[in-house]
Amino acid sequence: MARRRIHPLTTDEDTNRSEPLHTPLDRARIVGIMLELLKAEGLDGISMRKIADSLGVKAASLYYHVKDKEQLLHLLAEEISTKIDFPDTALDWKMQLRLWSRSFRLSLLQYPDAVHIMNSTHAASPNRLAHIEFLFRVLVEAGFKDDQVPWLAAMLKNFIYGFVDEECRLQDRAKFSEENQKESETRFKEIEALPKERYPHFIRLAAYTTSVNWEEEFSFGLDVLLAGFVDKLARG
Amino acid sequence: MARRRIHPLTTDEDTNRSEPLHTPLDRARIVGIMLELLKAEGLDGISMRKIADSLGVKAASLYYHVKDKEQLLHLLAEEISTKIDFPDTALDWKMQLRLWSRSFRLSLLQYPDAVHIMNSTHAASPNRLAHIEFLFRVLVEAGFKDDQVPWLAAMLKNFIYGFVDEECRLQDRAKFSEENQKESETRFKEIEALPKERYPHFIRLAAYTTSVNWEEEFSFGLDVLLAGFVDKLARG
DNA sequence: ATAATAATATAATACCGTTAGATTAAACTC
DNA sequence: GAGTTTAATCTAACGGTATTATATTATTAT
Repeated sequence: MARRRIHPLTTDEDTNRSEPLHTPLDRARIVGIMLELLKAEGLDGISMRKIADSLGVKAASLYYHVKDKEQLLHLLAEEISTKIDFPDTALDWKMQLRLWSRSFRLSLLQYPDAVHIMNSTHAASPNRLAHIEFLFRVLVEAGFKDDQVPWLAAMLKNFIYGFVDEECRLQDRAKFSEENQKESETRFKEIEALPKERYPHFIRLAAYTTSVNWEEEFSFGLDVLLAGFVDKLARG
Repeated sequence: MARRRIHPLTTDEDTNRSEPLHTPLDRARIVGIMLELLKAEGLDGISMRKIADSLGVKAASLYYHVKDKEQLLHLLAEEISTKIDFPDTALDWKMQLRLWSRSFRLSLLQYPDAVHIMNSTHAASPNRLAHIEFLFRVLVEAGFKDDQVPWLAAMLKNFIYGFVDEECRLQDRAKFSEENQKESETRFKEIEALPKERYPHFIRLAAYTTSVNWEEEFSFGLDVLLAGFVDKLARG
């Protein structure tokens, strides 16, 4: 035991002072690293071991600060949700929903697999609740009935999740195809090889899902959904 | 080596005949067991080891019949999709979409985590393509433009996935609350403990998400979405 | 200096998907 | 029928996952 063990976070300069020899971990630092790992490697990059490694620490140490990985993902989802902007409350309800949806989508696009993280965690944290509260308030003030509001809000949320999920998937595929041209050709031939008499519409329309203006399509989908909302508002 | 090794699927009665001593595995049998495991234990019940165990076989043997787990999930998703009914083509396009959506939802509800399995696998298999083809055809014949059809179909699919996902989650929670009353009370107190001045609408409307008529809400959501479709059809 | 507490490390458990290589069962050939 | 070939499964291992109990170190308080 002659060798003096230096704490991973202890720098040599600190060693002889009365200040703390290291800054202990806390949830904020852990979540910060998770966010970096998520951006760099996606959901697979977030394992307890990899998080700990990036913090210069062993995996088990994380359990001193947090109950389990689920709680960590919960905190991560809350952190991601802080990137979403609240629109100006003076605007028309449709405009507020449009701007909110746009900001939501852009936030989700910042981090790979953010959709899955949000969708697989319970939204019971301050900022996420604030966004639900925002949605509910806007819909109530727009004139929807109380028993309709939660379901309309869920529909909007699900539209965004579904859209961004598809957007990420197709963009990933596109990136992969650039690097690996074999894949691209294979996929093309696969569609070519489909029996034309069996899937005529699919083959004809497959082209529209290859090169996409995502902003435009998002706006289109939002229009459709909001038109449905307006119809419900009018017809009760 | 004196001990005669009996093949796992060999029954003693078969031993002295010229027929095959066992029926080898095939993909259909594997997928069949996966479906049973899925129903009984959900997605966590489907591991290569558990599948193999249920077949009286070791995990590595599965790789003789299939490339990897992803392919197995692909086959499982295709199998689940065969439970979805195609509506009568003579019906009104809205009615066809309604009936298809209803059958889709009911099929997904048959198996825990079916939504995740369908949503995480590529729909490039015969029956799943047939359902996409159905959607595209109905929408084209309803009068939508070619470049709109794939996105409208995606919206409908995403609505169903989102709805059923939420339905399963809340039903699981309800089941769990029945068994374990502590949880139920805890959750109630959590909502009670929220600052009323911060989330007034959420607290007031939370009641509408506790006891739900799911059929009714599904129908409501579908109405909203189809109203949006109709609006797009009219306005271009 | 000593005792108490906070924070991290070690080591192990019980899983997971996957692979290489050995082994057995079934079919085929002479 | 004996020998060979092919089909199907097994054994054993690798490297990965989350998590826990326990030991150890580091810091603070007395």
